[in-house]
Amino acid sequence: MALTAKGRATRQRIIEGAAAYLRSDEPAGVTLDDIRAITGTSKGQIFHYFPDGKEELFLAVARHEAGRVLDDQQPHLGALTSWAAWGRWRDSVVARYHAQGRNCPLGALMSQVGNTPGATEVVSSLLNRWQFHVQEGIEEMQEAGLVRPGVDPQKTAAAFIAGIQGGVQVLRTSGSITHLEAALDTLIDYLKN
Amino acid sequence: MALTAKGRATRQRIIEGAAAYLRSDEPAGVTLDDIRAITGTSKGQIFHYFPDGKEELFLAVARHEAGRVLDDQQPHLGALTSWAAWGRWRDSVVARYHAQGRNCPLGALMSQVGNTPGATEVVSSLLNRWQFHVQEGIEEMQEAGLVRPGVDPQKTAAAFIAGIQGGVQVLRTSGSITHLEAALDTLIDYLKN
DNA sequence: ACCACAGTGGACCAGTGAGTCCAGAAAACA
DNA sequence: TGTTTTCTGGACTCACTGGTCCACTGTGGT
Repeated sequence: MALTAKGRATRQRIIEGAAAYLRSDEPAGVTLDDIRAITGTSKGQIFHYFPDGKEELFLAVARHEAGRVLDDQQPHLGALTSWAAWGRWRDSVVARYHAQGRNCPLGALMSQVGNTPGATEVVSSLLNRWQFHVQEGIEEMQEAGLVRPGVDPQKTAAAFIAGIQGGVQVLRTSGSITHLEAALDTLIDYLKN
Repeated sequence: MALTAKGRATRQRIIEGAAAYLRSDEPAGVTLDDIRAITGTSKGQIFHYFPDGKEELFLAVARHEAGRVLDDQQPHLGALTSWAAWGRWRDSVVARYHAQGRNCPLGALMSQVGNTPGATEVVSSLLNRWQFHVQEGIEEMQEAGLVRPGVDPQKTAAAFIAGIQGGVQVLRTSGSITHLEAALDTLIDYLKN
């Protein structure tokens, strides 16, 4: 499929329009027709740019959103080299999900597209990169003598990822952000002790 | 709606059949017709026992499954009064979800029924009870002098819930149970330190 | 025995949503 | 300018699914 400049623009418009839609208001089911209406496109265009239909489109949107997740945590996530930096990172995560509220674009995508290999790959890749940043942060803190050597960086980073994911999930279902805060605060406290 | 013994049995058969179906194999979308076929019932019966249709039925199944979640952790969850008890509880949680694998009946239900008030109520109620048991365990350990007084029982219990939820979610998408283990181990370690 | 009501089966309906198809407009390119 | 390819619009098909309806059967009470 050779794309001209116009074609690329349209394709991008579809992805970003769909992403914005998911971010603003997460209906139970997102249909191709919703996306078509919102992005001002036609059925023909959607299937022209995403020949495999819904799954391919949703996966593209998911990749787009996955990129944002880590970007929104920068530059803090990439430089967890002091307790102050950890605090700023913690705040940025809380702020991000507080702003997002109950609408979780990635979550919505996942529940639509199901457990296809492509979908799990997108999420796994995101979680891996995320965890790796945290792990690096812990290791740097250890090297600086700010975290005791007994802490297992990889395992603790995994606990962070789990805590954040669970906190976000509780936020999605109950609307309360306290669990996310509790998870982050408790684990940072664990590092400090 | 007055139910005879036969009626009650049929209703229960529908709920348990649906629950078993979700537990054994979690398809992307569960239809009423699937449930009808599996439970050997007819459309008429389903709407006779669940006049509000799909949502009412799924909510009933969700409540049924939510009950199992805590039951499966007993008696450990109810008596977190020693480090050995905490270890047994940790193992029972890991074993339960390891056995369940990627199929999360409650998760499947939630992604189908969406964010209706009834659905959030079922999950919130489950999470609250769960968290309360953990909080009680922490408080008892503090009273026994086994956990330092500086630990905030409520907040730490919330972190446990978040960590478990996130660990299960990672298990669902990636198939790996390490995050769940990491979350539990790290938080228990936090209590011990 | 009778009757009222619960239980059961399944045909049927209507809305919906993914995906197809093709005709025509707009670019790219020679 | 002509032609080939990409882009766009929208009508249409087709399958599926939740839900309705109603006739028929079983059962418990009097």
